[in-house]
Amino acid sequence: MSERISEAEWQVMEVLWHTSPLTAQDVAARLDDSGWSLATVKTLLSRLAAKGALATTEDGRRYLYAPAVDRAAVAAGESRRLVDRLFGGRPAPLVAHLAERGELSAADIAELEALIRELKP
Amino acid sequence: MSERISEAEWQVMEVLWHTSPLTAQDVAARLDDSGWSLATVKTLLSRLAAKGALATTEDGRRYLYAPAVDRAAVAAGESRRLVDRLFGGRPAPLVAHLAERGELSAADIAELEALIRELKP
DNA sequence: TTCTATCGACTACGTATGTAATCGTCAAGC
DNA sequence: GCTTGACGATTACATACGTAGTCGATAGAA
Repeated sequence: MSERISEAEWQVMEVLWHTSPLTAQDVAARLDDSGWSLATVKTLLSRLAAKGALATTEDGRRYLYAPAVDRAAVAAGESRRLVDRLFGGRPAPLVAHLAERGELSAADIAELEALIRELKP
Repeated sequence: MSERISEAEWQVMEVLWHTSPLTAQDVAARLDDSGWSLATVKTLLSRLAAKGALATTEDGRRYLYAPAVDRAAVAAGESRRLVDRLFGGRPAPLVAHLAERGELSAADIAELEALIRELKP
């Protein structure tokens, strides 16, 4: 476990976190807009399986792929890494940065506010 | 511009964002705990200069290195990428993840709260 | 003036990543 | 039965990254 998932691989994982299990064909079909060839998608699936991020079950002559890692856990780990690296572990500066660049919608702010209210007591 | 800065390179940039300009020796000295050889630090400095993240001025036979990119800008870009990739651009889930894993101190929460208060119209 | 320590430049090399082609095998259709 | 199309496995190859050694030039010490 705990192997990193690259950016291209992440897109493949997204498909399978959304719907699984799927065949390589199906995954590729759902990545239509990515511009990747089927071969590329297969390579990414293999690598993800090799690093334990995907589980495979045989279905006749092919595999069905399904996530073997929890999206939330991976996302949390990656978030943690970034916040540590960029902001010394403090998340507020990250939010401040996004805010400064007008990247936060009113809905985002409301969502954060609600979250903070929950966290406070 | 806009070349990515890798994780090892980031550590070098941190030194120079903190104090600059510095010679390669000085940078290496300040990265003492990294375990890198001087040669490694020099390689990282060269790569950073090549990708335009560092500016060099000649000082006799050696260079003085100084950041050529703004830390806040780079951090904002990286944050943006991560939040887009992991959370569809919404920062609240990121904060929620950190919170769930008990990664937020009371001070962090207070800081976020103050920030949100400011952001609200 | 000669030696030496140091500088940046160049080279090295293993692993990761993005992107894909090819190959051997087998199931299904004819 | 034979062919063909689809599988996963293997191989390919350029770029990036982490980590470092070597080399030619030169400034300074002796």
